[in-house]
Amino acid sequence: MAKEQKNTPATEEQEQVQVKEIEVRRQKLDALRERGIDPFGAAFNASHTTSQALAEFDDEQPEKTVKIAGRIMSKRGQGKVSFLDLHDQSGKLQIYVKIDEVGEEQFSLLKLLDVGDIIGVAGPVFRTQRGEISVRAQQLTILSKSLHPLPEKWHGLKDVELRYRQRYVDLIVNPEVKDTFIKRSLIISAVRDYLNGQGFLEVETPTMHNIPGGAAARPFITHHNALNIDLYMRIALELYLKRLIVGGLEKVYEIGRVYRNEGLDYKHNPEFTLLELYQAYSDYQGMMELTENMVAQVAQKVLGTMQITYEDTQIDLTPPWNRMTMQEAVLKFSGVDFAQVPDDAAAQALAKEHHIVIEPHFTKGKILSLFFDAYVEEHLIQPTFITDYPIEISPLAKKHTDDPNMVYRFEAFVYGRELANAFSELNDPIDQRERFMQQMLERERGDEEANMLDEDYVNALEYGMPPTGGLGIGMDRLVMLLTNASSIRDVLLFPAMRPLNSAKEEHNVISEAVTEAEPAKIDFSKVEIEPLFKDFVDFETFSKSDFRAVKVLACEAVPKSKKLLKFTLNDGTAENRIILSGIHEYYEPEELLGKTCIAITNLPPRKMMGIDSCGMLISAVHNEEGAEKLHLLMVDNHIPAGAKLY
RNA sequence: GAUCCACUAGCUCAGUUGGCAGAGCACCUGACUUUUAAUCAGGGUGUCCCGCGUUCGAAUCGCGGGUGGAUCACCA
Repeated sequence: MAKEQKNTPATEEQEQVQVKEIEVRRQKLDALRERGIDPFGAAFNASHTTSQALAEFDDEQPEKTVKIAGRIMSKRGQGKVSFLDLHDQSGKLQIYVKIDEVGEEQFSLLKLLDVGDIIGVAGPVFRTQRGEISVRAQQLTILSKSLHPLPEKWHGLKDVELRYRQRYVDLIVNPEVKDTFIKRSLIISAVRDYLNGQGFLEVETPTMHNIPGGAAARPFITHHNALNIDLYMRIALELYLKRLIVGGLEKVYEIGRVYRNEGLDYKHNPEFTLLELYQAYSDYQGMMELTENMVAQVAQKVLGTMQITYEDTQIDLTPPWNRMTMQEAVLKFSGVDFAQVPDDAAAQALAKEHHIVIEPHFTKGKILSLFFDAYVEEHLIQPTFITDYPIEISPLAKKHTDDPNMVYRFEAFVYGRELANAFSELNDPIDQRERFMQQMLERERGDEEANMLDEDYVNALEYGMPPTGGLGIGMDRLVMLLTNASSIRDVLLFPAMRPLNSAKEEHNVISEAVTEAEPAKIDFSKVEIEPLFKDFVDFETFSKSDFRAVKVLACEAVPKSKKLLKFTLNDGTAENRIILSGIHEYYEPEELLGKTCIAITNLPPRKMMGIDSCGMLISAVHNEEGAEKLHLLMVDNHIPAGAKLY
């Protein structure tokens, strides 16, 4: 206030109100409307793109009339003449507006135009005195008024957060961003072309899975209302694509989005684009050849060379790429020879010696992979295949015939980062089931990323899957490499961002709303319960019943029975427990998969439909308007299998 | 999760030892009939990320918080 008063003598004209730029633009918008011009005009039939108009220009035969449309990116007024730079997707073209040519009425429109506005221009193409090919405007059409000022023309938009949050602005003002995304599109097309040329069939498989499988990652969970079941957003494409191999589609691929509930950093986004392909009768060797050939050819096609520069480092993608086993690589870069390590204990001792953090149950193979991460990965700058992975970290890969602790798998590394992952697919259903069971144990041990048992997938394998090579490539990583992008966010048009405006508050509002709404939906007014028992049971008798938390590993309807469900349960012991329960009229088997329930485990086996049922699952029963209602007791998933109830 | 850094005009950024909030571009007023980051004359448009504190006085110092970035850890 004081400041304004001080300045009063300087600002003599009281009417000259200082307004923000956005208000100025709104005023111009109103001014256009007052003239009867729609500031957000209709379709405009351009005859040329800017680059076409430039390409067709001929100094021998100038003055060919064109109609072009685009965004004004620069405006240079010079009295009764004005120059505009008009940008469209193909490039830019200068517009020359002269009062004699367009008339006073049109020329005065220029005052209402700003950098950022979208216009159409009609007029002949010519060359200015300074030699620039331009359109001499005869007609200006306002197609859309821009209400926001654009970032500064010389420095552009630097604020990375704004660039990602408002990619549209980034694309308008930073031309190299557009180039990157055009290149991304070309790369993905080139991959498709290559694979189609090799006889692969592109397919689409579900993105919402009942059981998320094919990778070690935490999934996102969503919900289907009509079925009243939770579904998982897929973390990989693998298991569905291999079902297709079983079905006889011998070369398939999918380029699709997968979702992993993990942190965000320069190489991770919660959703990303994954290429997976499977080729029957091939193996990981075949996949290696395919990988190096495909990547090299894509680079050649999109960049015109196999010699690329990433972060100032020259990388040669020309096949064949280096090949090393994981053991050889660890020996080379750390000096530790795992061929000489006899057992898990020796490996653990080595890990401690080299300050590698491990847990007591870590095996030799797992520790080898930790050595690899610690000593080798960063050195693999030029394209390198690392082969022969430990079985512990590869539950879907085929075992080495001469070393049951190894699998036929490789990962390709470029610039110290994983680019591709492939293996000879495990097609032995018995082995696969055992591996899933091992993964289930890991899950129970708290590894939320371990695979879940996919019964139908094993069932598919039981029909017979040919020996198969499978390959996965993170397309975002590939695009990063080929566009020299240092962050995955630079190759994703709209990378995941935390919402603005205090996420916490919104979260609170939602959770309050939920807690308020939920109880209101449940109506207990019609509930009738069984009278409480009068007879006492002594504590000794009670404590003889062994109540345990159990996890539903598998659940299926018993054939020929309307009521019975057969549960395969993890009760914390190594052996699975089978319990049959007559609750099919209340639950479909798939809704119970993975749930944690309560069972009595020390009842004598009882035959039902010829199957031994070992114990009872506990349900809560009541009556409502004469009908019996039942709820299977389901408890918090944090409760481990086998936990005893007291 | 830990550490470090950043946050000032629409954009890019200065801001000294705690002492009236600054520049360039953009924008506004005016001049200019072939400009090229047009030029010339004039105009500063602000929640200095937010809150609390110290102080006569805070963009600046302290504490707490937010957002982003980097590094590390976790995860694979």
